[in-house]
Amino acid sequence: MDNITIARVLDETANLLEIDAADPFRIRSYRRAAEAVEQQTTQLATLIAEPKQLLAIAGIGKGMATNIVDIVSTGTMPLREELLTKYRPTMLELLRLPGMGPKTVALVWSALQVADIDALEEAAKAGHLNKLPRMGEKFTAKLLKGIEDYRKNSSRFRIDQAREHADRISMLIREFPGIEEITPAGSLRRGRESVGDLDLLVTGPACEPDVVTAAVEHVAALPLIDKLLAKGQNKVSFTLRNNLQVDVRLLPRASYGAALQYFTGSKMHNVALRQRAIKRGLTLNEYALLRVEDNTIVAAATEEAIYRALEMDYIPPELRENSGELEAAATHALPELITLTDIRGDLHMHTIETDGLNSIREMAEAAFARGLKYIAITDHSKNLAMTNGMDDRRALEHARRIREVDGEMEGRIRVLAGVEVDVLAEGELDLADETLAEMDIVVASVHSRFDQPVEQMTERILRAMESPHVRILGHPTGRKVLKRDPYAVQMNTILKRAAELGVAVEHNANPARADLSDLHLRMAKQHGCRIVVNTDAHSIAELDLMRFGITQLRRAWLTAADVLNTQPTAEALLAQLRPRR
DNA sequence: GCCGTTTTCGGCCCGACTGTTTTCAGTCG
Repeated sequence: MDNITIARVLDETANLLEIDAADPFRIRSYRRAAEAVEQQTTQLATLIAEPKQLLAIAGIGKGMATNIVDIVSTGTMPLREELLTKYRPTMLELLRLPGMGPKTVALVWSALQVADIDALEEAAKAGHLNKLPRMGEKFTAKLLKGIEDYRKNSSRFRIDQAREHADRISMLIREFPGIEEITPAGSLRRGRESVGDLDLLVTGPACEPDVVTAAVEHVAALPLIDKLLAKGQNKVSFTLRNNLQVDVRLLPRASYGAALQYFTGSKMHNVALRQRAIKRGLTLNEYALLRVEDNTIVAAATEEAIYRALEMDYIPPELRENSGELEAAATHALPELITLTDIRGDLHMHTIETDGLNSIREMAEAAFARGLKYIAITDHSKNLAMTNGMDDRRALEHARRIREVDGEMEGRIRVLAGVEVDVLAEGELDLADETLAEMDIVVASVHSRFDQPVEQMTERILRAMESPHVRILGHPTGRKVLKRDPYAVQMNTILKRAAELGVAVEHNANPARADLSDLHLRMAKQHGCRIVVNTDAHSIAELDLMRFGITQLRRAWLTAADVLNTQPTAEALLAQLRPRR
């Protein structure tokens, strides 16, 4: 059983406890434990023989350790089973509907025996809900709408798509005079791979309290709004036609830092931060950090000032998950996180030779314009017929042309010859050893991966890495961000072997193909893997996706020293890779 | 249920918005 599953059982139990109106602090313990379990890089299932090790995890105490052991060995835990005799498992789904919290779910259950969405919809349409306290016409209408939306689309959005929407909306808001700054907050600012909704913080003279109404009206009238959800003093919430929810907050300059801190989250980070404030006789809210005794403002305009006043170094948004960053910031132990400008090369990209849109020369010029010192052209091999993959003869000819272009670039940028070789069903590669021996960079990638059980897929990857020509393991998991990760349990095995063999593990910077999560990246670092971040660009424009890759590296606490393609030159990089034989 | 630079008991983050509230509970982030 993987950690995600354990975490889900704990979180479900928390939800059931909430419906049961249990002690809120006990509920929080279960939530905190679920989060902690999800962030572990070791599989807890392997630790149940040694429950003492579980106690080392912050947020896991004696009781929770017992729960985890129970979950791993039986798939559930006594408390959860007990609660499920009182309530129905389908009630957990009701919590996902807007306006339906634990109290309301408990109420419709006790009053109407409603336990699932279909029954709730029926009750709402029949007018039964209106007889219950605090549930009038408006509530029912909103609920029915919510049910409809939930059935239509309850998914999250990929970071690059969310970023695009954020940019578009920001442009429209900026047209209003007196708007100076717009910053996306929330999980987009923290660089999560997917975001549930968009938080935009806006400031400038037009956002001062006495005049903000006009700016609020401007936002509430944006042409791209599909449904206006709420409009308050300084807040507007709406959805776009694709169902993405957007919350815009207009805030005075003086408290912008406090607001940015507050709305960036994460929730757990903020809770821990406020506890720290209280210990120092301070209180933190979205307007300011205040001294409790006389309500004087200690810091408010910038995030830096707030963290400083709490005796901490500034914490980059990507680290704000309450997973050790507060302690590190307090002891000046935060790592110097990698930045986009640290990246000197990109070792995986395609051209018109196979399924790319640009020529070798165009890719080289574009990479040069982006400040890169070296790239590798790695077109597909023959097994990927749909991409017009190259056979041995073409691959060698292509390598020759790549070296020609390398010469034409006259040292402005190094262009390395490579290939993205396909890993076949038994783990063998689809090009000859003699061909691969001619390449500077061989990226071995498993495509078509879901026709085998995970264990066999892992074997296949391990076999492929044994080839002495393979220098980079390309998109190792093939995981789709918005779907589940089938390799959760296998990744440690793969990464460990890669580290032993000196094969670099690729993090694919393209969010559409991103396959290593920040958790995987942390695992890779722990195992001592060589890590590279590549765009796998199929066009010039896709070279810009590197910034999303960097964000994930930062979330994994990686520094420039942890990543190979920060090496200043192609030669320095090649010397760090597994030697060619 | 967890936890300790006010420690092994007694705390545990903060505020806005909504609906139907004649003073506030519930939800949300």
